[in-house]
Amino acid sequence: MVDRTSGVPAYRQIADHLRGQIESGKLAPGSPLPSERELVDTYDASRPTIREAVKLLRTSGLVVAQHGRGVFVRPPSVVTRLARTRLSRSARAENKGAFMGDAAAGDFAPSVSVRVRVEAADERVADLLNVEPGTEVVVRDRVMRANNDVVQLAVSRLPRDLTQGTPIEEVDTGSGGVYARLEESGHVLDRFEEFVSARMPTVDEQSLLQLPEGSPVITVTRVAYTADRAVEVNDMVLAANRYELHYEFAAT
Amino acid sequence: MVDRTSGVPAYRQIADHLRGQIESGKLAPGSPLPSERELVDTYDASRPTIREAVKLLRTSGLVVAQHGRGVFVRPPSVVTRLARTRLSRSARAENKGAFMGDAAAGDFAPSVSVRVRVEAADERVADLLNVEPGTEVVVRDRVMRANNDVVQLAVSRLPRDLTQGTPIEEVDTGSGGVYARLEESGHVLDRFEEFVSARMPTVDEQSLLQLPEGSPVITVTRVAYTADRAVEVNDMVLAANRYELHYEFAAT
DNA sequence: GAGTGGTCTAGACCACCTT
DNA sequence: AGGTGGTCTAGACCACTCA
Repeated sequence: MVDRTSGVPAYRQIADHLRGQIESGKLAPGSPLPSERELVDTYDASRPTIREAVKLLRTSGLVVAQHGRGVFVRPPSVVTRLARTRLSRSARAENKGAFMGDAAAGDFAPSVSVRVRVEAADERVADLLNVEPGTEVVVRDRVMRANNDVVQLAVSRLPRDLTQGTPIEEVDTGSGGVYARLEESGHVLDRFEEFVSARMPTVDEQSLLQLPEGSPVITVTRVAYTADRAVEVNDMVLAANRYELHYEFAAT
Repeated sequence: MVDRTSGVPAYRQIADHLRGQIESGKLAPGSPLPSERELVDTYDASRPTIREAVKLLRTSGLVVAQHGRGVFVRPPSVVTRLARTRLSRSARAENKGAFMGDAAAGDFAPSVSVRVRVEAADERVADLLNVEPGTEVVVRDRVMRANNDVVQLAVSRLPRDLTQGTPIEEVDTGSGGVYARLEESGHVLDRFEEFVSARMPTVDEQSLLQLPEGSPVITVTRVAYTADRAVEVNDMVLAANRYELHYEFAAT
């Protein structure tokens, strides 16, 4: 089963063989791999070697281990597409926020946990909002869930002079979310900027988003502007295996 | 050094401790970690345990191992920002293509290798281009380098009826690149769509892009449209640690 | 209680890099 | 030659899950 003369490490050959079985469908999504002890027999390798092979499959996100139960072929993840139209006024009309609108478009049961606090703007936030460092900002720290799985983290920061006395400083901002409340108080949104990149998750993000080891996150920093000024910085972290962002723009 | 009664696995405690030293700057970027044998002594653990700790840091991208040399703290990377304005007609006027425009904006020495071939559209490409599967498409396979480092891979596909007899089927498309040639032959671009996600690189991508272990890539699929039809599908792969995408759009 | 994955040990040999 | 990381073995005990 394993060619010891090829120069390719045994754990790699075993991982490749298992990967082949998964990709060919011999091991169906959701089904368990043979137990590590069984694999020790079939490949005639030690258990650490088998574990290293399985670990490779785990870090590449192909399988998920469950302590005491087994190692299972990960079902392909559903990709949610985020289009910028989610930020349109019409989309706000019916929903509490952009995320709830996404949920209405897909078909998952959404829920959001929010914590609100006030802090001083650090250098980066101050720069993006074009205020002095140290200016008071309202921070809305959100955890978004779809069918009880955490799929998105978001931290919004708004200069406090815009939010004082509005529901933006409350946990529940009401229908249409933060953007609707801003526009009601006269701060009509003019445009958005988004900065998109990707990186490996922190340890906290990995456990919160239930990411397999070695699975990256997409980072989006959105800055909302009125005609006059920047009014919000929103730092979002998305599980890359579950999201695709969609942008559309005219050729000029 | 390691608390065996805390319930936290030793390899995790060791990894956390090393991570702390890196983040606090005690282990500077580019400097080597103590060798695995030294770590065995300092933490009083077996070598496999030490290796597991180091592996955790590697898969999270904090350090890079070099066989025979040591394990090194990964230096932070320089970020290039890609804005959609790079696709404007005015930006095309002076440059050979979008990538050369980016280079002019930053200050790196750019070079591009191109291979051109003709193939039949697969299902996905046919769907995006709104043609029948099997339709002949011109494929432009590009490797972009900045200061001799490969930083971006791109594969463009265009229906062949648009390109026959034009420099688009040549390696050198001339000033302004593919988009300029399309517009010259009457196919005036109307809008672009971009689909952005991220994933771990394939083995080939990892070696081509010289990615450290555990470093993700950003994927961008851009579809270019005239008023009538889709004219190009461009699949790009970018090193996530070197790129940030910038989008801007009006609130509506 | 039996089976599963999770952690850990104390070695061994190899391939690679530097001096 | 001597140090580095890469691979591998043959065990051991623990924590978790399920019948």
